[in-house]
Amino acid sequence: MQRIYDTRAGKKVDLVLREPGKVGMYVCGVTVYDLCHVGHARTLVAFDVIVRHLRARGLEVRLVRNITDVDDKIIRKGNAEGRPAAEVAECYADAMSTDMAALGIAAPDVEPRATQHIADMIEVIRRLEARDLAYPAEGDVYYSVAGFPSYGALSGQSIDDLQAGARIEVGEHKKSPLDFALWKRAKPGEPAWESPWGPGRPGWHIECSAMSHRYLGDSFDIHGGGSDLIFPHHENEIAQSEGAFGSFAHYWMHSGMVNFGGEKMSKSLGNVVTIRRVAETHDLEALRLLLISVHYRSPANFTIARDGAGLAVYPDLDEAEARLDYFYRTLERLDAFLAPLAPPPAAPPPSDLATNVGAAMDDDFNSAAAIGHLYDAFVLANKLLDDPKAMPKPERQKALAAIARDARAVGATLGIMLRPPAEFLLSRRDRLCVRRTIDRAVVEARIIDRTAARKAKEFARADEIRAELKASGVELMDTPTGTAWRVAG
RNA sequence: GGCGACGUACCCAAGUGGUUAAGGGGGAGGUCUGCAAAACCUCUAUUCAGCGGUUCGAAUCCGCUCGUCGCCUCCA
Repeated sequence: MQRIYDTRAGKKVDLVLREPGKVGMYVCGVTVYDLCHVGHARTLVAFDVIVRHLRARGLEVRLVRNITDVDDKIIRKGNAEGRPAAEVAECYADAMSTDMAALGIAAPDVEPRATQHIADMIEVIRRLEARDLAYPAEGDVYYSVAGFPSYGALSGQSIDDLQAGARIEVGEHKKSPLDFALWKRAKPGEPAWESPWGPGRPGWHIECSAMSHRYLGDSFDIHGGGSDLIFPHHENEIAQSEGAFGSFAHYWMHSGMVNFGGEKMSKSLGNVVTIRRVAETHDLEALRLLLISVHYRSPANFTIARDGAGLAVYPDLDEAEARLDYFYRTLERLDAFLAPLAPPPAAPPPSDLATNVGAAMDDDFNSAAAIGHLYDAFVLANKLLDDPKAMPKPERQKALAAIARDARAVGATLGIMLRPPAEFLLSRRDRLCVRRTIDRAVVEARIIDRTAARKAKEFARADEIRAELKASGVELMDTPTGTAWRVAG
């Protein structure tokens, strides 16, 4: 049984689907007014892993993830850059798709854009109006929170609590401070659409109610997003959707924020690291590993330090990449061992790895625990690989084959270890060479010199070369098949 | 001020009522090696912010104190 933490219930509950075997899921995507940062990556990776696990369990998941392509910040950016808001949105939507693909995030089944569903939003607002949950005011349309008594249930606040701190901004025409805009009247220089209330554009929250309804129906199983969306965004979605259609999401899942220097990483705080910035110096798979090494609901750290030259460096990412290196090296060893052997007559039974990771992921998608189990399996694999006499030959082969198979299955669920090991390993080495200004040809030449010295038993000279390369960051590994080298992580 | 989390070793981080408190990093020894690296082995929290309480039994439940963070305004 799959357990999931439901924000509204405030605890882990059994996932009971509306239709057995099928999951309808809506995840709030991004507002495309700038490049995506590590915080976006966190949320989207978290839900990617959740979807991957549900699918691995045989469930048919329909994932809808929206793109908000009309909003104040997009408009402001367009004005600042002297180009239409739609062009700004298009540009960053493309960038987002590229970055998500680079992070190995599976594309959603449906990726609706707000501006393509204006008619659906108008329809939802009309329904709300018909039920006295919406009222027009000077070309705007507001949601009347007073008509929705359970407002605040998701975030655990009462209408009274909320009322205390709420305010009406200048230029708004709300009847009550908690009311929020469903439709905003057109202002000069802003994109606008025709509506029964005159030209204007949608409020932020209405698009998710309209698009989730269009693609998932009156109700669906899971609604997800970053925890910063709980209030007011998701609270407002509930008010809109339940108000208009009577029902909505059955389970609410929220991923934790990424902290940097003890503060949330966000565009408004100006402390963002974009995904592209990370990709300049690291393998994005390392970012993925770093993000899933923490439970999805907990805050994740992303440490930024300065090197001697004052350039930003990311120690947590370095470590994650080194760990990924270990995973891939172990896989490479497993492959090398298993490749020449005839496959076992019968498929080996699931390893402890498969069992333990399955249990961890069934328990509210505990990817951090799953990674712990991955280490256990890889330590065992290396031990068996190192010691041919560890167990009888057929058993040893079976155990290693099971780990290799199950590790890749775990990788498929977590979205890591999906490449041929050599591809990762060599690309990482090349990247580290660039970072440390190491010339591969020089290294290769010195290795040839050293091999000659070793053949001649001139060990002092051989050690001199080893030390010289070591000083530049290159580590030599003498193996039965020759000398390999790596760059110290 | 309101609401909600969190505080586990030098660092990161699982565990949320019951065998020896996962795992990783770092550190200290060791096996292997001409020397190394890698890999592997051993050690590194009688204890889970503090203080009370419930219980046969708590890191896990309750209360208080201290500390940190998030939301309450755009936010993944």
